Amino acid sequence: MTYTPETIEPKWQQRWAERRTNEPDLDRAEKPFYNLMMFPYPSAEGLHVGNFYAFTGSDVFGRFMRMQGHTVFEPIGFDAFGIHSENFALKVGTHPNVLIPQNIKNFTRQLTQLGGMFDWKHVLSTTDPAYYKWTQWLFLQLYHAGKAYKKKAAVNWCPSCKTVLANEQVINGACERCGSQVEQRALEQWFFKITDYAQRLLDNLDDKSKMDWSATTTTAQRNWVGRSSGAEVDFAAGGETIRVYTTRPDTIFGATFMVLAPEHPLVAKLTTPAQQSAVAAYQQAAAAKDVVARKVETKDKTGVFTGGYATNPATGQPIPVWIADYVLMDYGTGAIMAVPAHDERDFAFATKFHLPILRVVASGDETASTPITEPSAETDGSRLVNSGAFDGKPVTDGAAAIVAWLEAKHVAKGVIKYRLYDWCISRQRYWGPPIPIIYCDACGPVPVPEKDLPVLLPHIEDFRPDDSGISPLARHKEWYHVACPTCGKQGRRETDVSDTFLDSAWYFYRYLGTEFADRALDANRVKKWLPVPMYIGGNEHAVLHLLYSRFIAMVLQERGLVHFDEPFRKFRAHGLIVKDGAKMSKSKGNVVNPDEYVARWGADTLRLFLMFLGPFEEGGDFRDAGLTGPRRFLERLWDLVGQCERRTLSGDEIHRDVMIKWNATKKKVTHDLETLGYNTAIAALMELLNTMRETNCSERQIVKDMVLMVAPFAPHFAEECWERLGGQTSVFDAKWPAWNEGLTQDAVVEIVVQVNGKTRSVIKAGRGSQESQVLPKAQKDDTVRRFLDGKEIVKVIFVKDRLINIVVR
RNA sequence: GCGAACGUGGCGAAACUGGCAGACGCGCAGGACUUAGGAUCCUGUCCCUCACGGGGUGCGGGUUCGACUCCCGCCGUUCGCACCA
Repeated sequence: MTYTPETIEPKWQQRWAERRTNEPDLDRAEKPFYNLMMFPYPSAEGLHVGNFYAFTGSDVFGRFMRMQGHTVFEPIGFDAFGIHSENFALKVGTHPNVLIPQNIKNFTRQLTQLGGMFDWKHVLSTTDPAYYKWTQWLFLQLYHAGKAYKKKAAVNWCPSCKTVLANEQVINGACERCGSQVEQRALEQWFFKITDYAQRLLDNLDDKSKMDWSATTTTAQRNWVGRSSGAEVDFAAGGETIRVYTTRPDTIFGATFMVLAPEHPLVAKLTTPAQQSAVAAYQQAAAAKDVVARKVETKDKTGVFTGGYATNPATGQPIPVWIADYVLMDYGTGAIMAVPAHDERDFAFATKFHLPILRVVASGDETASTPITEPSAETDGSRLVNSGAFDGKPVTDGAAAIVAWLEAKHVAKGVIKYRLYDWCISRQRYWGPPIPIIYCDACGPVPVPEKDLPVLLPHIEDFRPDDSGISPLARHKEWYHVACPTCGKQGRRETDVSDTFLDSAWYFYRYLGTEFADRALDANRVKKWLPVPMYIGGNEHAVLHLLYSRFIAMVLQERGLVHFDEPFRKFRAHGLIVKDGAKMSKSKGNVVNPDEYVARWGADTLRLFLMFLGPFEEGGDFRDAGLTGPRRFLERLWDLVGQCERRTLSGDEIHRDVMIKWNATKKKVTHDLETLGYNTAIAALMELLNTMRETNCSERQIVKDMVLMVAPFAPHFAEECWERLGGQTSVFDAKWPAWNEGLTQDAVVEIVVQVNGKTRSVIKAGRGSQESQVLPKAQKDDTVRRFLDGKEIVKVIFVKDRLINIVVR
């Protein structure tokens, strides 16, 4: 009988569905384990091999946990709203209402073929009114918590996608989706106050009891929140006060000029008549440049003198006030004190415009008068100079002393700042959940009552956005005209929809209660299953999605809806699958579609191959040639199952080497699966198979264990083998093999014998032998003797069960 | 520019807290079985050397009886962030 995945795989997929193998009882599970993977965006191209890789890696873990005796809930769904889908719909000229169901159907087919342990009973799509009803409800939760507000804001506008982008969606000044240069526009937008949680979002990252995340991810989050501590200092300028933020208050004596952002409100007041036209021209030029150009275009400094002066509160000296676009209005206070001696940008500016540069920090043999040739921001081991009473103080102490001194004079206070911005969730687009707000001339903005949810997204044909900057929904009076829920007068619906990231910030709650039409999340199930013990997904979401989900959990906790503030106890990012060293992308035409590989090799072989490619958290290069190895392995194991002994041999009948290998493999595979070391787990299974073949062993118990251990990787294959071996239930309801610790190592070990650190021989000795037993044996070894001959033994290093190193002279 | 990760055969990669470098797999070479082989099985496969032996984990140094592993300095690749005061 030969191995035929093309018949075996559909057979088991059908059985799993019929027998509801993968649909745990969410209310009665005793050892619940929520195995979460990031749900896909159902693109028209279908699942690519990178998705396949990610889902397989997560599925292997889920299946392993199940065999360990947990009741595993492994849901899947579709993140189907958003610009991505909408843009594709626009491109092909088909309505997303038509397109998305087709894509979901295709994805469902592919996900089924992959053999994932998905609970299809709880599948969801964010575009389903039964889902987004609760996304709207979530918006209202934030609204009632005072965490949602509206403001007119300069926003990133993508002229090609015709929508507002979050700062996070602007990459180097370009739209992350289409690559167009982003412009600045002022629009009324809904924001979530994520900044209220900045410190908590940081603190929890260090709380091991709440979060076990890989360091790269936590670092990315930490950088994103961007905490800095410094001081706000007031500089008097005429009758006005210019407030600056600085992280280096210790250098204030070196502040020889000030720079304001061109948009700074005080610019007009400070500008002297003589400078007016120059300043106005500069402001205009800066406004014309979009946010991005200012940030990216060039690091060459430009600027204009306002003609005004401010007083340095430390020195009492007047210093000129300039404007320049390297100072950004939206960070700090939009104004800086410039310390050219110790800041690279200020130095460049001062050099270009011939402004004074005064050293206030010296290190090593530098003195107060050592000229500055390049700016230095060194603090360690440096001391203050040219700083009045603070001269000679180490910089670190000096900072605190200077802040205290300025605070006493009421011109400064220590502050903590974060780079994190509030989350703009408004989108002037069609393909998203309408934001559930009604504007009433009499009552102002009124939240849609919960009983009126969902606010259905109407089917409109003209969903194309235009340059007006308003949502396509704003062209449909029949939809947005609605009675005010409070006073009954004619009101107007909010015509913006919400950001896709809001859909995905809470989907893992909804999985647990898709069958409930009357509540977003079910309290008992939330209590039982959450927080998520293992979340696996892509690093591209290391910042945004994960940060937003964390924020939402914090708000839900405060609302008393959940019992935790960190939704993902453990997060692991899988690596990236590349093709010929390059990232797969449509434009490069190197996207690998898994379908043809499933058809040719079977899903199990593809799964095994992908997991064997390299460390799961590092990804790898997809090469067709590699599939033969895993396929051969399955075929050989298949044959072994066929040749398997009828009876179970007693321990004594099994070859000692096989016995050891068998137990050692069980231990290693178990450990490797726990730590996502899939590639080495597979290698260990291959080794065991090789040992079996070399020793002509087909012992039933061992073969059974091999089938069990390969099951997470090759589920259909394992089910079929298990059935051939007489298994009555699903192999995934069988118990994960246990091992005998005493038999994982041989009683006789090989000990390396070195002379002066070079390996000369290997001798056998009983496990646990002492140096006194091993040394004489080593000295008797022929080869070793040659190297010891006529030499004096200076020292012997003995590492138990491993090595003996004889140092001679 | 800043931050992080990484650098091991022809290729993907192993190597637990410093202890036989190259497990496992691909590929390649030779052989067996075959009308045939792009199927299967067996053997070999880091480099130099007939051998004894020597060299070898990006490059240069250091610590150590012993370094892929730790430390210092370069070079290179990848990924984040990027005028954040």
